[in-house]
Amino acid sequence: MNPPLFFKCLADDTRFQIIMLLQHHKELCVCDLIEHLNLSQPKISRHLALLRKGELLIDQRKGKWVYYRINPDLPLWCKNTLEECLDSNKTVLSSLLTPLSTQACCE
Amino acid sequence: MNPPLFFKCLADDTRFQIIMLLQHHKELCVCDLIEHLNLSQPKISRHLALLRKGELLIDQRKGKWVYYRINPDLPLWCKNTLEECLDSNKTVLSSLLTPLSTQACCE
DNA sequence: CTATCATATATGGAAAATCATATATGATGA
DNA sequence: TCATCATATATGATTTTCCATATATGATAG
Repeated sequence: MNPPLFFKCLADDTRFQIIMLLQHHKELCVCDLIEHLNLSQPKISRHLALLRKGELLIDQRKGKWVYYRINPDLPLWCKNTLEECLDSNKTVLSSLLTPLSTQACCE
Repeated sequence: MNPPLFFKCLADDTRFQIIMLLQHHKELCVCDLIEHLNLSQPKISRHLALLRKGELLIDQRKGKWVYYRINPDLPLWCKNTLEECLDSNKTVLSSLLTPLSTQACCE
């Protein structure tokens, strides 16, 4: 994993929020992300493609929905960076959780 | 410290190399960086300005030379991220050290 | 002391490259 | 068919880079 490339994936608000959400929820489908972040589907899809290409995320289709997770094969230093960052910036995450933590957009 | 902004500072090869060098050497002047990285002076100066603006670096003039250091007041999670990253990517650093580890460009 | 020069560094402006977003379209599964 | 998700294209915004020039300091000459 090339460090500047890894950091570039985290250097955008939308992508950083996606990562924080997936760090907390372990797994979310695209429509979950759309609702949590309140952004357009193509916009999120583009950022997901970038994170996939950077190998920060992996995707898995389950029927109609595509689920994303943090790549479990990330180098340890990357995982540690994400965890350290999440622990120290919980306010970012909590502002994303409030709107619809109770309901899912799909089941 | 806003995480995406912090990561953006590290999301460029030149800036990442500058940070790795300063993480290792503690303090370097601009001409040291020019020689280590073998890049033009205005290019390095521009990236240094960006890192200063992002508060990753602080500068200190000593006579004719300007010395840069990692900002000692960075939040802990930022310092830890830098350290973790340096420890796990020593090959990046060592490729920058070989050319002129013995001589300084200024005294 | 003052003028001049050399060196180190920063910055303005412009061109080139990269990135983010929106719109439209395509593909896949139910 | 409809719903979900991805991708292609166009466009505007931002970033990076280079060149030229400006500023700051130190040294030297007069």
